[in-house]
Amino acid sequence: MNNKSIANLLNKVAVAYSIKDEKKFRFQILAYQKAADVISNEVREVSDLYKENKLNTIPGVGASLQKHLEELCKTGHVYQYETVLKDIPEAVFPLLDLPTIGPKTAFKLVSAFKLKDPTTVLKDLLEIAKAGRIAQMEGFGEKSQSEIIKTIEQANLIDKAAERMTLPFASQMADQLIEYMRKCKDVKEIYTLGSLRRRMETIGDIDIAVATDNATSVLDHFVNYPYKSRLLDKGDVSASILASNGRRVDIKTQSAQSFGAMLQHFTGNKEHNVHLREIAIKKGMSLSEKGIKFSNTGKIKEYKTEKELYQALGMQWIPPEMREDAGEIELAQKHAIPHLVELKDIKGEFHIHSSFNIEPSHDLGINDFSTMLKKAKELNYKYLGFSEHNPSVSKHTSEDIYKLIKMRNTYLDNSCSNTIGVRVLNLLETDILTDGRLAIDDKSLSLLDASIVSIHSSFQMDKETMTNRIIKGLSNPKAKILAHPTGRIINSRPGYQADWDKIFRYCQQNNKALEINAYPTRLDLISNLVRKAREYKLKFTIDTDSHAVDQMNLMQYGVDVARKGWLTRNDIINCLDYQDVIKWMSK
DNA sequence: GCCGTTTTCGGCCCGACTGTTTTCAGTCG
Repeated sequence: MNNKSIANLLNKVAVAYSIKDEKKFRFQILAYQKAADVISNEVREVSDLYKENKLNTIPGVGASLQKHLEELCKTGHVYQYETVLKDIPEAVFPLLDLPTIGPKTAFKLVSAFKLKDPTTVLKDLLEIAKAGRIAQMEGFGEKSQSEIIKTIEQANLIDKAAERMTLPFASQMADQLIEYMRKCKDVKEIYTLGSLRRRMETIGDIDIAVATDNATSVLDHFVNYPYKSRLLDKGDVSASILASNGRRVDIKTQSAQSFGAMLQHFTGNKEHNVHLREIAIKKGMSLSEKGIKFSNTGKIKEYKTEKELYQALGMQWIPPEMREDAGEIELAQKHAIPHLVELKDIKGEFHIHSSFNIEPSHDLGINDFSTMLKKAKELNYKYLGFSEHNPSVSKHTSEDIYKLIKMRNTYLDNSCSNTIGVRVLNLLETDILTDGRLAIDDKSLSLLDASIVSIHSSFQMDKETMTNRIIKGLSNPKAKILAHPTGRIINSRPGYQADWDKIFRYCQQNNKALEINAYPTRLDLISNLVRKAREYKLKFTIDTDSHAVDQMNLMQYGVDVARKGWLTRNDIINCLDYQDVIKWMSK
C-alpha cells in the first residue's frame, strides 16, 4: 500500500468519525486528517518506514496510529478501521469531492436515497435532484437542491481539467491576470495567494489578493476579464470566475490597513497557520485575516504588512515558500531563517541542449551554440554548460562516439563565447544504462569538463536495483551531477523507486551534486526531497534542461523549488564563479 | 488521537458564508 492510499484511508476514517459523532470525535478527526496530510506529503514510503522500525518518526503519528499502521503493513488491513467504516456506504466518498458537500450532507443523501454504487452515485443523485426530491428533505430546500445540480454538472465539466497545473503554467496565467488587474486604478497592491504564492510545484486554483479602498470597482473590473468563460461568485469583497481555460480564479480584496493580515491568512498553508494561532493563544492573542485580537482589551490590531504581523508574534518574517510547518516557525522564533537563494544569484547553468548533431540517443535542441550563448549573455550569465545527450550507443562504435564529441568540442571552442564573455563548459548528459554503466567509455568522457548523468530507460526497476544503478553511474569520476533525480513527469509519470537516503549519503561522501531541473513538467528534484538532501549538506545545481532558447527563461521556477527546499546560494554550484565551478568539477 | 521552554493530563485555530432556520449546522479556506 503506497502513501497515497494510506492517506486516503486515514481521511476516510476521519470522515466516518465526522458522520458518527463529530463532537465526540472532534480531536480524533483532526488527528487523522493531519496524519493523512503528513503522509501524503512524506517522501519516505510508510511501508519502508515500517520495515526500518521508524514509523514513530512521522510527525502526527503517535502510539495509536503507529500500531494501526503496523497492522496495515503487516496484514493489509486494520480491524478497527474496518469496524468504523462498516456503517459508511462507499457511495459517500465520491460526493465529498463536490464543493459544499461534506461528510454529513453526503451521508444524509446517500442514506435517504439508498445510493449504493460509488461509480454511479453522482449520476444517480443528479437525477434525484432534477426530479425535485432533495428539496423535500428536512434540512434541504430549493436552493441547496439547485446548488447540488449545479455542482454535479460543473464537476463533470471541470473533471477534464482536474489535473493540477504546473507552477510555471499557473504562474504565467496569474501574471497575465495581474497585468490586466493593474489597469484598474483602484488596485493599490496585488499579490498571488495560497499554493501559488508558496510556489508549490503544482497548483489547483489561482488566488489573488488586492489592496484597495474601492472593492466594488476592483471586482467589477475583475469579472470583466476578457479570458473569462463565466462568473462563479461575486460578493462585496471577493469574487470567483472560471477562466477560458477552465481554471478557477478567486480574488479577495482588503483595505491597505490590514492587507498584511489577509495576505498572511490566505497564503497558508493550513498547518503553518494553525501553528501560528496556537502560538498566538499562548501570548493572549487571537489571529485572523483581520489582524490580531488581544484578549485583555478585546481590540483588533490591523497590520499593513506581513512583516509587522510576524513581529507581533515574536518572530521573523517567513518567506512564503517555507510556510509548510516544517520547522520554519521555530527558526523564525530564533531569528534564524536562512537567506534563500534568488534568481540574481545564478551565474550560469549546466544543462543546455543545442542543435549540434552528435547523433544522440534522445532529442536534440533546436537552437545553435551562439544563439544560446547570446541568451546567456542577456541573462547576465558568466558561463554556460552544453549537455547534449550522448551519441546513441546502438548506432555507434566507441571510436565514433569519441570523434563526435571531439568534433563538438572543436565547434564549441570556436563559438562566439570568447567574444561575448560567456565561458563554455564541455559537458554531456550521459545515460546511466540499466546495469549502472555509463553509456560512453572513459576515453570519451575524458574529453569533457564533467558529465551530467541521468536515467532515461527501464524506470520500473525495484528500489534496490535502481538505487545501485544510480550509485554505480555516479561512481565514475567524470559524473558530477545527477539530472532530474526522481524521473517524475508531473501529471504523467511517477518518479522511480529509489533509496534516497542512501543516494544522498553517497553524494555527500563523493562530492556529487543533485540537479533541480526547472523544466515545467519536471521540477525535479522535488522540494521536499531537496529539504531532505539539504540535511546531508549536499550541493545542488539548478538547470533549465533547455531544448530551445526561450526555455532558458524558466530558471526562476528551479529557483522557486530550491527556495522551497530552504537552499541558500552557498548550496548551489551555479552560484559560484567560473573558476570555482571548474575547481569543483575537477575535485 | 497527538503532544509537551507553563503540561505525561488537559488542552487542542479562526472567521466567513450559506441555507434553513428563528439560533444553528455544515462547509470552506
